[in-house]
Amino acid sequence: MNVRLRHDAIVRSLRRNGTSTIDALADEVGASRRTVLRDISALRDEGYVIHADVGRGGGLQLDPQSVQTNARLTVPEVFALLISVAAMRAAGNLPFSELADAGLAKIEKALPSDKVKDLRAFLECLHIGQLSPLQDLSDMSKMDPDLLPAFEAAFLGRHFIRFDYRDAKGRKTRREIEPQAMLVLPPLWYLVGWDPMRADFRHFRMDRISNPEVLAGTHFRRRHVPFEDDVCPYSALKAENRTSRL
Amino acid sequence: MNVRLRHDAIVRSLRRNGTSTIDALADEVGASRRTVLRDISALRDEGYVIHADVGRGGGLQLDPQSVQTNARLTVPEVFALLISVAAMRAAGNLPFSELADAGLAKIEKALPSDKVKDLRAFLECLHIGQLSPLQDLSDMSKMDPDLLPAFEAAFLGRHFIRFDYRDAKGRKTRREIEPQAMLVLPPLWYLVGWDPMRADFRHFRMDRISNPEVLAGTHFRRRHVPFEDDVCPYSALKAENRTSRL
DNA sequence: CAAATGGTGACATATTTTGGCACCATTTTG
DNA sequence: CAAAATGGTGCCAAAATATGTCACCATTTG
Repeated sequence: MNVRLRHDAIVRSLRRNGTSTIDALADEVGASRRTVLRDISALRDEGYVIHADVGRGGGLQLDPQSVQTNARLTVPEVFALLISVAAMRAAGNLPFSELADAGLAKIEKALPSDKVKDLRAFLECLHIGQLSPLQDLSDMSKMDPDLLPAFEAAFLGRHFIRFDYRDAKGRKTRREIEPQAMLVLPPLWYLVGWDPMRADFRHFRMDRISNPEVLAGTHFRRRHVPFEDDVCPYSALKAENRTSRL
Repeated sequence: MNVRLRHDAIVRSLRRNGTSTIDALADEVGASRRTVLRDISALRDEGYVIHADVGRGGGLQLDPQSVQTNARLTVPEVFALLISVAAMRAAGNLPFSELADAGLAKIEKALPSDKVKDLRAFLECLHIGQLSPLQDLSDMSKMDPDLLPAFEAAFLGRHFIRFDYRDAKGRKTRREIEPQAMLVLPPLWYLVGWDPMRADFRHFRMDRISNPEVLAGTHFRRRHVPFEDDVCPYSALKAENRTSRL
């Protein structure tokens, strides 16, 4: 592994894990203890503030405020990102592809045009996928941008989440639920949660939610596999269903 | 002189003088002609557009617009990119994963630390995996790679989709359903569909589906808003639900 | 004290970078 | 046209740098 890559890997690992030991890092980046120590030294020279506690329970800790750089991506890195997304899209259309597309569009815009052309040719050659904007599968445009992170944070921390909800008739209510799942009914996204007030499950269209707020002081128990095969929680939909076969 | 410093010096020189020859640059940075040529090549790989005119009065010229790859991404966009790359890396180590990693490292480095925390939570919640040594992908890895594209195609074309399904008891059945939704209950993904044979909604764990097949000759009517606010299709879950408030 | 941890120095070995050289292709100038 | 100026490539040995191993030190925790 490259020196540069290893440095990045170490910084990321420290950012991610909060604290780590030299031996753990050495193992993680596939280098020797000595090399990691040299890397740490180099990073410190570059301005990273890395605290070190010695002894049992000790370890290295990166001062999060110490470095503020702008992400200046090189063209090959951008290509790699693009290819990644294209590959993912080819492998299966995860609901994030549209967002990723938006990000990629920005990157593409910033690239010199001849490079973009190269990239397209390259992708076509690899049969990984087209760059053209994906057919609209999920309407996230009207969604509160804070909602997904809030939902994920709430889900992970098992905290309640509170938000304003505007229902189909325009009535506004303030809800407080346990986030349980995310339902994608293209093009709509739903947040599914248990409402302790109503002692019932509720679902909410994500584009009708506003001002999400994670209630950090609260806590609920997560169910790991909420339901099993052939349970059918969708009976409410039966009445509406109409099928036709050609 | 360091490689990086030399690269910087070359770029600065080209910026300052507008145009320069290889020999002049070699003299300026104190390296050989060959080394400067290699540096130029490296800079081009990084995205610098350096025009070269040959012959008398020729020389190197830096395209001033080529350097700014200032793609300013929103945090959700960055998230989407990261997820894409994580998914790709999990799907199989394409040769680009290392480069993509480097790009991600920069993005991660540039994010405020609290956002990085959000990101980690987000990824963990989606169970796509960790950013660095990617861990298990649980159900995604066992998912038939053809499934999601098939689902999307079937959904968009309103075609029926047929597949083999292995239920919790290991029984195998061939199903034929209208694809209706995708349910994400971390870490499991479900495909939700109307089963006309059973005249009921069914959901299927995506990792238990195999040999998906879109029935192009068939057609069903799509419901645009399959269910509305305050309908609760999750009654089956009620019995299992336990909440506690701290 | 023993174990866990960060840290340093020395030295042999890998790996990468560099310089030098021979050539090639293109363009301008005389 | 011929010569000169310029960018560009391949090859190889030498130089520079990075890495691993090992021995050892200092501190902290239990």
